[in-house]
Amino acid sequence: MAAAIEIGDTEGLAAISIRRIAAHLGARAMSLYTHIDRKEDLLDLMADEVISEILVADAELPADWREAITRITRLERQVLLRHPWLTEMIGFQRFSPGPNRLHHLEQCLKALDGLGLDGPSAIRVVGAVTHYMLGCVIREASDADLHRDRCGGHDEKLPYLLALTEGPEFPRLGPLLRAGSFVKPSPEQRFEQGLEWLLDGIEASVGKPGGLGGPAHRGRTTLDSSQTGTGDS
Amino acid sequence: MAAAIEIGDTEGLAAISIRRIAAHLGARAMSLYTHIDRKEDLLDLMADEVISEILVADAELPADWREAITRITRLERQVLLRHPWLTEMIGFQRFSPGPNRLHHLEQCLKALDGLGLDGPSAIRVVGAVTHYMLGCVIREASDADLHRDRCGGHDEKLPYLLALTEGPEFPRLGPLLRAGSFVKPSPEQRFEQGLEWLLDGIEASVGKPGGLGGPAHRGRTTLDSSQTGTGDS
DNA sequence: GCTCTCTTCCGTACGGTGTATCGGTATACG
DNA sequence: CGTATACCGATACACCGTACGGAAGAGAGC
Repeated sequence: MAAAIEIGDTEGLAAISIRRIAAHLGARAMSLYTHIDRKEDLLDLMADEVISEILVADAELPADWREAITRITRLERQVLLRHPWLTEMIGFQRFSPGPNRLHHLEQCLKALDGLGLDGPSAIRVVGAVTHYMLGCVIREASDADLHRDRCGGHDEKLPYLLALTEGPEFPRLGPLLRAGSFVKPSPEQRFEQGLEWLLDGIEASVGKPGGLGGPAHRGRTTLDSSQTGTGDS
Repeated sequence: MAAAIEIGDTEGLAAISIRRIAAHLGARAMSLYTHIDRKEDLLDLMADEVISEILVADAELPADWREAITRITRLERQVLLRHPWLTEMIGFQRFSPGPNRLHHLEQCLKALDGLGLDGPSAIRVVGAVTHYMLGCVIREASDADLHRDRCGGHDEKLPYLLALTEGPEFPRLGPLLRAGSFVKPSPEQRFEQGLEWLLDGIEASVGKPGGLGGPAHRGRTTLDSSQTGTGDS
């Protein structure tokens, strides 16, 4: 597992192959199959192992819910950035919840204790924050790749984009790209600001009549799902 | 491209292979390489083709910024749910911005015209909303897989989770899981509610002193990146 | 010591992948 | 007519996950 995590950290998810791990261990490929059934199991174990890095010592968890959830989410982001293969795994294939992931979820709920929400509402809050964080990290990883492509060797992408957005069809995007301030805000800034927006909205919703609050929350909280058309499978 | 998109829609990203596409077309594998250089190029073309489905007719774009961005984001989510392989692609590998993706971005900026933001601020708003949507869709796809695993054939996951969360270490998560209300809220509800929170936060930030507003925005908008520790690579 | 069983290791092989190379054919043009 | 160009296709290579079956060693019972 350690060998596989090391390979993943340095060379990406695609480089994690049975033969590669075995070589790293001085063994042959098939030897690994005496310890695991399928490669998928190994990936699940790796994921849960790394997720343990997200766990905050309970003593260090701030009492204020906003600080607490911010700290956890920041840590989550950093761990995913440190192990990009985990990010790829989450988007690429389902990953089963292991013990550490459950502990992490429990800790998120604990962080929200101060809000006084009922269980399902707290789950929704955690979900929204996690979804935002996940999207951020995925985009950051993509941008890092794109940036690396541009800096290392051929920087064909930027002129291509500039040429594409030259016409009058891009009255907003074109000047922005040309001003060079497009990718300027650091990923941290974007992440932190969006997180603040989201938490602002959540905070405003708590205690608001018709918003999130006690065990009985209705009104805006319960949406008519017929709005969106597609039922979930 | 149409053949590849069809295969991806019905059998997932992993099933999109050169030989598979060629068979679908009644040709041999290597024949495809007279039209494309690498498989990656084909995937990029497929992605941009599908992204065109996200574009809203300009006449139908609501004047109110909130309605407009909500409509676009909802459509984005539905398209990603309709073509799960695109979601996988975004998380799994970088995908280069094609013309349609640029048009989409331009349209997002247009939707925010009513807010009166300067360019970089608008980009940040679009980014935050997109990140949230992306995280939602990815989690939805994972959950759909997990759900399908449980409903079709062996439902081993749920008892496993219940057993794991039985101890006193899970005072919040355990009862929630046992109450059966864990996955109850529909994906639409979760998506819509989180989006409202985020837009609430953004709306509150606009015009607030020190928040988002005119061309000159400072204060909370510009965060000290030293808070987060890790520099971006 | 001998045998029996069990765990671990590993060589081989199968069917899959992307694609480099090269040879063949059909069409268009001077 | 010759030739250039575009397309098709067969083969081959290196890689992947893994099914199968055999070899080597450890421990137990006699």
